[in-house]
Amino acid sequence: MEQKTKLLLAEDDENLGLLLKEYLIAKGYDAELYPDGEAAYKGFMKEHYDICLLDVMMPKKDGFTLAKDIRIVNTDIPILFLTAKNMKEDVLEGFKLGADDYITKPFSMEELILRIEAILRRTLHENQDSANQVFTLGKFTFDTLKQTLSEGENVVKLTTKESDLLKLLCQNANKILERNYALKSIWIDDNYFNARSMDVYITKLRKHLKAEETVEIINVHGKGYKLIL
Amino acid sequence: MEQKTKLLLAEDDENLGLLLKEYLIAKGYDAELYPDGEAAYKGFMKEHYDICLLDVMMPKKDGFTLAKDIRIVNTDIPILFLTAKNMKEDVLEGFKLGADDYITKPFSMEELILRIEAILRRTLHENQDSANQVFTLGKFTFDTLKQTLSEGENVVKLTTKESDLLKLLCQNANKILERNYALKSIWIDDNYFNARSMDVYITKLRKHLKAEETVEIINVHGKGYKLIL
DNA sequence: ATATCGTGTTAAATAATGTTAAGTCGATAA
DNA sequence: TTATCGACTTAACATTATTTAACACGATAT
Repeated sequence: MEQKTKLLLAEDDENLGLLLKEYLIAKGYDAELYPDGEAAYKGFMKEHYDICLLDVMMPKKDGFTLAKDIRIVNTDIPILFLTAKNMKEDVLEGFKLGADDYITKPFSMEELILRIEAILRRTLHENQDSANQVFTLGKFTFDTLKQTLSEGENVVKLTTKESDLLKLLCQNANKILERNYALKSIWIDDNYFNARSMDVYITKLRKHLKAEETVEIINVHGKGYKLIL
Repeated sequence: MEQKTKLLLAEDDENLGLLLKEYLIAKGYDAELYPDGEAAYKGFMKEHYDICLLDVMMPKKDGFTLAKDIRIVNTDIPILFLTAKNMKEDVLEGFKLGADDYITKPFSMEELILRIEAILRRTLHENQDSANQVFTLGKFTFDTLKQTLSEGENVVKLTTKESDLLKLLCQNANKILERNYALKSIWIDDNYFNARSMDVYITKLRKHLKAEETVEIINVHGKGYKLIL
């Protein structure tokens, strides 16, 4: 079950604001609209948000000032500015404040969605990379750092190759992990013998995981493998 | 060996419609023009399309109603509205129906192309990420991710090609799945031998599904196959 | 009607993958 | 040093997926 992305929208033009809000909600975001910078700041301080869309020109508190205030309490949250014109200086100013992107009006809804998703992908990626990766595979827990597969008290130590391969599978869970990609990243060279070696490791991993029926490594003929969760 | 994007265009203004159609074809799309909402609906039900461009004001069936009807049978296909004026309320209404974008007349051809490509880029991404589709075929349940066809307790594993082909058939249920389209998307190349291979797989799928009489794969001579539900 | 083409079906051939065990190699401990 | 161990690779054989071939049948056009 996915958690909806919470989106703070600060826009004083009521028409545009409502339009954007409805569109973003229709697209599956949990969007909230604030009509000026101050209201937006209060809203930000009261609730958790995943990303901010700030109009630059707003009454009471402009977008840049708002961004500055937000950055004081949160250095990580992605900020995207909506600039009225193609004001290059303003854009530069925005980036200095730690903006992740900007979009100039008028823009298409599609373009906005694309940028939001691009930002989220980037930032989610960053968070995932630095975190010590632990995956949950049914009743098993797979720790990529310790190279262990545990089921409650029962801890099995995996070899380096087993762990590397399982990690790739986990990172591509429910998608195809292509043979060539896996071979190049783990075995460097994707020749026949390495491919056979990889097959042997698939067998080993299947044995390790066979106690959990909901988890399965299935072969996609001619393409690679899919880890089903 | 690119697969052309199939584009449904519903526009009652014949001048504009033909102009758009010709332009889109020149740009490499496989565009088909329908002069009113009813004709467009019939066209949609008969063939596979990748994206819909719907004029809002049309005789017989307006764009919103058409979108609503299309959404009943297909929740995923991208829809882009062509609105006559900047009617904010209409646009909002459109988004609630699951529109992906809108464009107000008059618009430039370049802008239209840009929006179409933006939508396709995003939706293609989504589809590849979580293509966890489950279809109900009479008493059978077909899981495209696990590649299984189950009837209660009884679970049959499908091979990759069986699953890929059945998935395409399901996505085009009750309409024609064109041979060339299927061949290009599964076998990449649509030569004679691959076509015969596909025939073999149609036979296999029919055997798998023969326990359910309400489900049937019928041949459309010279065109392709139709999965009847 | 009949020649031709597209399709249905089965079986054989080929290619990819599954599995087990033996072989290689380097690290480590006696 | 040499014996042993563990991780990985290579080999051998088993099984399965996919393609190709062969022949039967039905649709379409002349």
